[in-house]
Amino acid sequence: MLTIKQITEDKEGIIRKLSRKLFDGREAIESVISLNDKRKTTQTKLDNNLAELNKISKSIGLLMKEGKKEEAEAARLKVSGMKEENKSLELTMKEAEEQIQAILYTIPNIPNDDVPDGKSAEDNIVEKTGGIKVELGDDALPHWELAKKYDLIDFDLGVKITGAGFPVYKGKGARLQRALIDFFLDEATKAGYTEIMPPTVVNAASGFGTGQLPDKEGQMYHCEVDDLYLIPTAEVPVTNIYRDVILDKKDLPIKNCAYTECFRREAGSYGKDVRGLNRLHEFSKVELVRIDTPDHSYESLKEMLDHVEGLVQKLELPYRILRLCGGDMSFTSSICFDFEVYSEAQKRWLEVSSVSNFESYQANRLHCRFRDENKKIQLCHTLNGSALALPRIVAALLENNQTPDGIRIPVALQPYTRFDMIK
RNA sequence: GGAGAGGUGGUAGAGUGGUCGAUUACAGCAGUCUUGAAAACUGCCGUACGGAAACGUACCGGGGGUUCGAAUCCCUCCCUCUCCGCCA
Repeated sequence: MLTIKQITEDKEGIIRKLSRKLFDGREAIESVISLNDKRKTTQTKLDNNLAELNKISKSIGLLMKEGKKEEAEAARLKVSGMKEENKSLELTMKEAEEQIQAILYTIPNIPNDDVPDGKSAEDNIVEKTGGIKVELGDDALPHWELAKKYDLIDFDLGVKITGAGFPVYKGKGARLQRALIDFFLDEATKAGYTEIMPPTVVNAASGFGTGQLPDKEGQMYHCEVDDLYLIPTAEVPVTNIYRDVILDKKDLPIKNCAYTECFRREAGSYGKDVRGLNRLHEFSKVELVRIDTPDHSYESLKEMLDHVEGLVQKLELPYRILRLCGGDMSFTSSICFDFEVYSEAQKRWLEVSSVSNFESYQANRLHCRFRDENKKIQLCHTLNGSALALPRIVAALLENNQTPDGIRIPVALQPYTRFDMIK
């Protein structure tokens, strides 16, 4: 969330920037400022009262020690009236703080200046296009047909044992999954990321830390008996490693990567876009998470983008990079780039990665800070990006590489699959 | 699931009603000494909010209570550890 400092220091600027995210923040911002003023005056008053009270209490202690009982008794009486007032001041403080907090949760992150204006996905800017699209005949099959033909993925079996959106990978299909995970982790490790294997179930505090709660409660699977959540992305556990932590500047940037299963309820999204592997309730993903200083986080972002681009290139997939416009960006990101690969048989671009810089928005919620060279404590910047999400990569690989003789495996992946064709 | 122990500053570990925001040790930082390092010695060494600052206030797992005064007493919730049972 935004800090009160950010809001009070540049009220009009924040309101204007928020409007680029299609968020009318005037009312919220005004409320935060006035509630904060109220909080401050209340605190000053309360602090003074408490200081007075503490002083008297101390003097009572001393008087008792010296055996001056009557004087102590007199001081004691003096104090009783003040306590009522403090109670109500405390209540006012607490209410104001809670209200501020509640409002701050509803205000999205402000977009970076490099984010283009726009209302929806239509307005995203194609930053770059790469790779070579293949020409397939009219008889080209979509991946769900190919999966059946070569017995790679069984969607019906998934329905039987769990439900829709939980496919069962078999034989070379399963092997392909494992190969991709291994490939992505190896590439990340080579690029200097530390591999993490976190829990895939988290507590509510972690959900709040990265911002899934309270906004997107309905998107996560919730184990109510234990009040735990299945993670929608490794971002949640991996970023929460740094919750309530003060890092040292020399330890930054922190570069972590993690493979996990990801679980998403995807409530309310049904229809043609969800066919096959396009949208699942459980899928595999390798995620990059970075914690950095404000003055270096955009270099980190650039490195992450280059890394992800390298992956789709090695997989020989036609791709494009989108610079998301203000209206299409997520609640918490400051700037975001999507990677899409072209799925030849479906004639569609499929999103396979989303790389974002959250600047200090997430760090503020997480209380993730660092000590700079002057020993001053500042908020970190957090970044993350998929590298990569498997299902749509698999969809594109299967579709784009289909031949009359079977499905070709990209060279870079062959050491991992240990087969070069799916027949 | 049953029984017990415990949650204090980066770590270890004191502290059971009155200069305790907290003894001490270690780690860390700065300095003295040294050719340099180590050792030894000296000083510094939590966070948040308010304040221009001096300084004030809050925080000893969370919340509530008793009291003029709580890390210390009471209630409640949470968490961790150990043993037993069950189990990969």
